[in-house]
Amino acid sequence: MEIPASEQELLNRAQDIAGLTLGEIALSAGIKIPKDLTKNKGWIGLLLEHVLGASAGSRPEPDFPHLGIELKSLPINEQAKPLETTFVSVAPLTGLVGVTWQTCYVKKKLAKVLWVPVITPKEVPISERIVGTPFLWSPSAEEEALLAQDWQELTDMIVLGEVENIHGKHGQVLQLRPKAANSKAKTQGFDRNGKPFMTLPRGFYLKINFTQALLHRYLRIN
DNA sequence: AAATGATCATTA
DNA sequence: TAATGATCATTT
Repeated sequence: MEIPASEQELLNRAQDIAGLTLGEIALSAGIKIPKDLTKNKGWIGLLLEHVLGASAGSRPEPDFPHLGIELKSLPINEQAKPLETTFVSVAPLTGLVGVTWQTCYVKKKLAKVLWVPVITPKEVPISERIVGTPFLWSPSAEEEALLAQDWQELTDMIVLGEVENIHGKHGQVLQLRPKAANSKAKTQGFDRNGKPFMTLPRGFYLKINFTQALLHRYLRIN
């Protein structure tokens, strides 16, 4: 699919696939549907990238760099409740001197997001799952304040060498959790004494209450 | 039932 | 190894 030339074109495309099943979308894209997502956890996200014309790849950029827009699929149930947290970015564990909320990756990533809800209950086969109404979001002042607060708390702990004491309960709307191939993966961090050590890579995730509030605000539901 | 920690595929 | 795309599956 061609890269969308404008924000409006991207939105139009996303609206065009709303209401379609993943089976219909995959068929017209010529993409094979996996039986389950166990070994294809990112499949829905990649399918949406493909049909919306995102530039594929693993570069640390928005999916639509020229538009400054990040694409996120959002698994929801029939009641429009998000079923999973939303990965935002890998958490840097080093090089944090001088980084502030204003300059951090999380803020950049979340500056403008095209959310595409997908109704994804476990009991419904992948091919029959339906794409919901997409919406383009930028954080409100309130949302940004919450994100900034959590980001600061988590980053402070990282800087103080407390990474390994951080768990999913920290943060009201943003959490820090493992983001790795497995529990043996390692990346460099700093301990309490400021000495380098190897630890599990982590990522920032949006908690379900936060994405649920976005759905409410934009789609006026529940 | 919800939430946390663990894990899977691919690319570079 | 680290970035992208996330969901799985065990624990609470």
